[in-house]
Amino acid sequence: MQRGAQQVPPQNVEQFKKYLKSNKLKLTSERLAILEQVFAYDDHFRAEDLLVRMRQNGYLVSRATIYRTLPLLVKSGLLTEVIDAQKQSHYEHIDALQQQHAHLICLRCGKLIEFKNVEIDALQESVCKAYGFKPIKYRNEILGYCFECQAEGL
Amino acid sequence: MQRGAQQVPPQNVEQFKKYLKSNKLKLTSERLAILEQVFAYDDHFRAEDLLVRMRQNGYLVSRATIYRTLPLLVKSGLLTEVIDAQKQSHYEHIDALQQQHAHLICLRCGKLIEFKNVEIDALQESVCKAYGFKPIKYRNEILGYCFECQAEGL
DNA sequence: GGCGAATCGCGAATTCTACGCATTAGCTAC
DNA sequence: GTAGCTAATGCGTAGAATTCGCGATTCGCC
Repeated sequence: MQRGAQQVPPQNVEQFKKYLKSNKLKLTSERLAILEQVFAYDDHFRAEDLLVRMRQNGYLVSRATIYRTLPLLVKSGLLTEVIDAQKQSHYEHIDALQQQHAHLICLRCGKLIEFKNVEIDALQESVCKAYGFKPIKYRNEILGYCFECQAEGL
Repeated sequence: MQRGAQQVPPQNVEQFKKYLKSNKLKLTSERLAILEQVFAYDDHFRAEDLLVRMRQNGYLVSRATIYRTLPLLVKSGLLTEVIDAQKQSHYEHIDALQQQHAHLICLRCGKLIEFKNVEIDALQESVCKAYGFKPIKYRNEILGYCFECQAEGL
């Protein structure tokens, strides 16, 4: 939470370093700061949220750098991207929930309901295997109307 | 293809009319024209593609109207929206492929590979039921690297 | 046929994200 | 340790896709 507090599991830091090195990218203080703050979130956040939060916590990282770094974290496998009904990107770090999970997204109130179904995960993996496709990110979102919003009529 | 050629199955037109009526929306000539042209596509298209195509075919429908109408077609269940790696919306009408289907999207070359897996569909439906969630659109996209792009190294 | 609400078209506004460039900072090899 | 090459940063701007506001028009119910 506070600046300097170490929240990021060491193996995740290592994973990021490894990713950077294998892509000839540099490990900068900004990237480390972003990594740290990203792992301070327990749930979803947007790029803009992160910018505000970092500024509040005393980090001076530019918007451009945040937008440049988040995709790196996604590609390194530490962060996951969810796109909502308004097509906005939300992110969450991999330890926020064990692994892949999917979302029910209400088209009316915008609520995100998380769910996990190992059978679906397994089937998706087998599909990838069948096509020789190397999966990086599963985007499993079901758009519709949540129970409460159905009750209020569409 | 040509203006006036009837390509839209009658039941789909009915479904759209029904949707409009039940939402107190009006059936305008622009909406019908868009419906017709949407069903003239055999595969994916973007809003801008549709605009160009409609103008070429002699329809004068504004960009705003297209952007306002496509979501109606999605909500009425006639159109499906797929979001690609660049977060652009692609659409396809429901008869283009039997029903829901998912996509493998290559992060490198952008290729879309369609697949269908009835077991996944069934599991997703059961999840919705468990949450009392009324699904409108299943967004099942797996982002990663296709076989060819893996061969060329990331 | 008439009235009120919903739509249309236009162009401007928004919003999120990417870019260009000059400056600064990692990293590697000596 | 330090020189030097390369990549990254920050700032402001650019851009692309999509939405909005408003006056004029059309649809649909009575």
